[in-house]
Amino acid sequence: METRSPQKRRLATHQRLVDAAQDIVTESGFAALRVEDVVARAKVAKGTFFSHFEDKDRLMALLIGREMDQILAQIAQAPPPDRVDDFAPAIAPLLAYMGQNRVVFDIVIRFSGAAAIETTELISVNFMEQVVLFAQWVERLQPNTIRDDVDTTLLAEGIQAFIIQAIALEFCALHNSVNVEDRLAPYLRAWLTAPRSAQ
Amino acid sequence: METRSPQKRRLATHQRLVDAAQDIVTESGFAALRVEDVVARAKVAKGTFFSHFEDKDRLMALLIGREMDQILAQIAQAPPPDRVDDFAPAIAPLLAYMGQNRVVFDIVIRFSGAAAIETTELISVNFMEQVVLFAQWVERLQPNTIRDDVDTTLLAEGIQAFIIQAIALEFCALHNSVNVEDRLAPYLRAWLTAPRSAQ
DNA sequence: GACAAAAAATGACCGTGGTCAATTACAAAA
DNA sequence: TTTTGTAATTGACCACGGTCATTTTTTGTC
Repeated sequence: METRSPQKRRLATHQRLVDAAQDIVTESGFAALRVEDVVARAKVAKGTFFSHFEDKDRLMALLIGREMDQILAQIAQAPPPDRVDDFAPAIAPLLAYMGQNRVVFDIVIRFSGAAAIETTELISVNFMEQVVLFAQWVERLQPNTIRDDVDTTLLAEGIQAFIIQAIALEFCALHNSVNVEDRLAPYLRAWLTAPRSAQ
Repeated sequence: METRSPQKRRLATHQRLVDAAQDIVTESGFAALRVEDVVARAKVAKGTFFSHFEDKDRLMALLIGREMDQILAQIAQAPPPDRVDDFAPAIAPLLAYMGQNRVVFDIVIRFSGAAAIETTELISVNFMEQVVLFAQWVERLQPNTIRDDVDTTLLAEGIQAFIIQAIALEFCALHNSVNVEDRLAPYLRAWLTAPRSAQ
């Protein structure tokens, strides 16, 4: 399998496309992102766009993934939560970003586990990094504050499941009075502490 | 607000559109569903389609919702699970249907909580019925087999969160060797039993 | 039955994502 | 420098979802 490294010109074009797209999103939001506008701003033909990105969604996934990486990095370098009830606030910036917009949320869902093998999918990688971080948080508080009867990775993935759940409900007409963070909190409390045995 | 009941003709047209769509889906799957084909088969103009359905997604949501209703009804009339480990198998048919296809899953996600107020959205209603059913299952096994320290509705909604999680991972290249049911099981075990206290 | 008003249906038209055969720019070999 | 194979780009074109002014059908009233 022979793979040549791309020419400088190609890299420059790629950068121009990404920059143009980012500008449009910053100015008018994801919903207003049009391929034709992107190529016009980047001064390239439409076909060029699709030689750089499989489809429009991949470009959006790239922009969203970059942003999520930054947000996650900031979360990771902040002090870790000391109690279960501090988890939701700690995650809040990520929640806010992913739930800002239907379009963004859909892309996140679509690419979150999409192709965990491809390291080119930033969102997918980001989700795996989230799991690692959450698992660290969990281990740090085990076994006193957090249950230790379940694999930490499973606990971390469960947190992700509840994050998605909480954001999805955000778009539900019935629940939009409560904010995402508060909606997430009860799930995490139940999931992570598991106070009393049933049996 | 004056709302006239529709003419017979309109109802007939609606039915023809739905039937045509269902036929196409049955023959070629959701991914192959094209509005132009639907209207051709139903012998109506394109504009008529959009006077009956806000967009193509609503039609798909209708078809999917109908099917999910049938599946859920069958699940509901089967004997309820007696142990936590029987939950995933009991839910399996629903898992299989929602995870059959990317297109289906995306529609389900999009409309699951979409507008819980509108009773016209079958999927949304179906999800609420799922919660009711799961809550019944949970209550039946409390407090011996299932934890009773958490609101049953929250437990039921949590099950939904894990269902989504398990199906989403189904589309992930890394995990597609394990089947959905087996992927769901460990989450449910941890979520519902919560065997030992940490504190 | 003739007429008016409302409901239903029509199809030409548009916007936008995506394709691909043809063209141009580049880099290494001669 | 010229040649030549390949990478990169181009833009006319297509597919398909969705719109809306216009036309046809139905219904209620006299």
